[in-house]
Amino acid sequence: MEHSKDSKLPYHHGALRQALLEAGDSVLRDRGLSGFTLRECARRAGVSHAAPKHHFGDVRGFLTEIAALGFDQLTRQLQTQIAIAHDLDEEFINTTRAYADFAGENPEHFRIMFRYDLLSATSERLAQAAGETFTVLTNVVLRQRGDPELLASVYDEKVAESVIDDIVLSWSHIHGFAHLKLEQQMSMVPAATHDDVMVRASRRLSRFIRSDAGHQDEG
Amino acid sequence: MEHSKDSKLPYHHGALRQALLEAGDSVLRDRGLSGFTLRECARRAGVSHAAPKHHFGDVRGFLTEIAALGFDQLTRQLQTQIAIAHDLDEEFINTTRAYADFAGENPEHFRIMFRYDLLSATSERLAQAAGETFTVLTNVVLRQRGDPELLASVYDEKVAESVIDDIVLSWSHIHGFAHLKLEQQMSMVPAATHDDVMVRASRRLSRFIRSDAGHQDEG
DNA sequence: TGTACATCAGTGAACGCGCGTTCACTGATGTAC
DNA sequence: TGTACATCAGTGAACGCGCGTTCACTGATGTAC
Repeated sequence: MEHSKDSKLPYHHGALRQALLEAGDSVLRDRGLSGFTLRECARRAGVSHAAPKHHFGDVRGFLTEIAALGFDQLTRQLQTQIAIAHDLDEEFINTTRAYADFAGENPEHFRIMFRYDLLSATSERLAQAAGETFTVLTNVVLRQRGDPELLASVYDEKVAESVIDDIVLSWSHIHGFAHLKLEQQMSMVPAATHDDVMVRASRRLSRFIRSDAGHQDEG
Repeated sequence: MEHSKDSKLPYHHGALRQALLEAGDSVLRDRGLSGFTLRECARRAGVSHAAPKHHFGDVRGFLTEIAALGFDQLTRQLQTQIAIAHDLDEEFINTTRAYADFAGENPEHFRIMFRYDLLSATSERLAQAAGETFTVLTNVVLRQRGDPELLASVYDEKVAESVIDDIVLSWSHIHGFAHLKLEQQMSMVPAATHDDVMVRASRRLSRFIRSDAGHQDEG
């Protein structure tokens, strides 16, 4: 792995996969999805343009891995903000904020993560990563309800219908807020007050879920 | 405008702008956004590839007009479903369903409408169209609250903070549900039951908004 | 009713560009014996 | 410890392709007088 002269690069990169992923991130950040090409990623990784083939196959495979890494990071950021909350109100608010912040700080990643048509539908890796984000969000809802948390993935455990309802209600809120804000659809409110509005909305919703936990369908 | 021989097309198209927009729709439908090019649209409209320049300038201008038409159609579909509702529960549910149905039936349009980075930020036409959709949604919320409806655009009238909160809560829910469903993120629930879940979630949310209208910030 | 002229919509050839893919190759690594 | 061989990662030239843009042009329309 070591090369004898500093001026001479080794024939094999050694960690090209990782280097390509970092190159991919940088391409997305300053050229966007439409500027994302295998050749540009290879160029930034300092490697010939045919090299990425060995690691990702095609653009779809590459993007799928990038989306999975995005979910990994979102999961970590959610967990961090959830961990420092002092009560259930704050936990729900922090979750919404962390989700929206992730979108705002990584707009192209966020967009790609939710572009089903661009990703590999059969990727086990992606399903796993997205599943973990979803499990974290589910546990936020379960704690609001006072229900026991999931130990495994939400896909391996059976949950009651009213839990599903609360998850959809919560995730729609969290995701919808982040997405609308990212795509500049909240221009009726000054940007400086977006967080205040979100805090009030999230607090009301979390309290409603707590007060209405185990609701019956009243038709 | 009439041409003397059936076998000979007139030099001027006569309604090329409209024809290009329809061609654009069809390109989006079967090639997606990444297959959307001025040349392909011109081809389908039966016109030389330089012709679209005269009508839309560049791709961004073209997409901006398509997005605006998408908002126009979404506004109409929302209005139709709102009009046939018998009560406030049903009105809110119909709104959520119409919004999600629009996304499901026009996935590429929906995606483009919420891709701020691809559209012309200065387009008066687009701002107008999106503003009308937003006004319709705002009036749904105002009716839930028992408040008088807006007569003009929401941008021209002053609304109370608690109204803003209810709008963000409602639109986030409506938009988040539609977007997550479109991008296949609701796989924890069988697709056949998505509507049932949405109905329960929307009904609960609309009742909550009605019961909590004019809420104070309880800190 | 006719003529002249400006304006506009659309043509079609040419341009340079960057893309993904293919292919024969080469350098490095690991393993069998 | 040494040798042979298979495998794999990366090279670099070549391919065909479709794109947006430019440009000199032409056909049609509308308006002034």
